[in-house]
Amino acid sequence: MQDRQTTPPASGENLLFLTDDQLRKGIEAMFFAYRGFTADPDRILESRGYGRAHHRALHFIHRAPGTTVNNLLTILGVTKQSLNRVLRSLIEDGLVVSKVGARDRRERHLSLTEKGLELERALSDAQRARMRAAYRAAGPSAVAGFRHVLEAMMDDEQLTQYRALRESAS
Amino acid sequence: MQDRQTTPPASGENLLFLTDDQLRKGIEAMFFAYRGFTADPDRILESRGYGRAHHRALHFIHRAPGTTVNNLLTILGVTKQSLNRVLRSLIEDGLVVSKVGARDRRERHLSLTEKGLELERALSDAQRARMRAAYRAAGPSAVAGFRHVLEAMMDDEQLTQYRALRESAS
DNA sequence: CTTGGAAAGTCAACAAGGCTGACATAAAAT
DNA sequence: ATTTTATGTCAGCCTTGTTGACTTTCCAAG
Repeated sequence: MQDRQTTPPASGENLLFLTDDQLRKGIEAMFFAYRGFTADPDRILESRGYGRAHHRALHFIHRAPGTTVNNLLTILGVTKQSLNRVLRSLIEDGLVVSKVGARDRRERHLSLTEKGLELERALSDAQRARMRAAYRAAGPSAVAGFRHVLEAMMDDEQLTQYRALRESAS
Repeated sequence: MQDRQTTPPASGENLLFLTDDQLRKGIEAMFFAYRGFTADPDRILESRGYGRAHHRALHFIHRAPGTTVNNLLTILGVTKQSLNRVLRSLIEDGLVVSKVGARDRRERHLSLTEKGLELERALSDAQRARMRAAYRAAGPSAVAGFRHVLEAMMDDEQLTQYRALRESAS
């Protein structure tokens, strides 16, 4: 785990992108970029008295309408108590509906109301606008590289979840 | 802000990477990748009773030894009270030293002790290892694209800070 | 020289949103 | 009939954000 500054030209070719300095720049880029990534939705959420946790719930309910609580739990990687607190407020405020399952009546199937769709749309529009601007500025091949590195950065478990979502995409 | 599914071939060339679906995939990739990005340090931190806030402080103090509290505040984008709590515990535990400024005695200049360097090293080794694996898997041109998109995703302010850090690099 | 900000930092108290543990209920599975 | 599963709830803790009030220090205008 320690080839720190002992990483000269390495082999004969271009491995300069693996120097500690390059890696550190990547780490810091992730840190600052993630702030930008969440900045716009955060502003909208704050104005309505919600937080990032609500955004995440809305996003994934929107992505998979009718999903169960357990499903959401797995994707979000939080405890049910934590998720429940968020869901309760969204349901009380009429953004999310919870329907008892038809086949298995222990399950609750979650979906967005008109009002929930509205907020989800506002949030994702803002986030997509920022992403679109970044993509446009960087160009298609940069975008492919971006996605490639991000996928390689995920845990196996996360990658599986990410891929599962991709399949169910529109 | 609304060219949602009304985004056909657009102009004559490849703008498919700007479809809402592609953008959504990018958004979800950021979400899952960030989890992977922080997973390894988080484990180390938890075992020592610290959190992400401590990691961020250690990282940037390491990057700019002798920096002031105010400097750190600007970079981290939190309130001084929030940072202070974290700094206090790091100082009490002997990972960070705070020296009254020579020129301006209102300022505190922060630096890492041997013990602080040790933890910072453990954290950044873990994070770099993950980043190195991702970079290696994706290859140099993907890495360039990755960095390009991340920079385009930052706010101007964040980009300025990020660039300032790059200049002061080794 | 003094006095009145302004700047840097500290302390106290609150909120959001993670967490664990214990427990309740209903439904499904065995 | 019993056990397991899915969900929800209460209580309480921790981290890390917030605001407000306060001290110490510096500097500049009178």
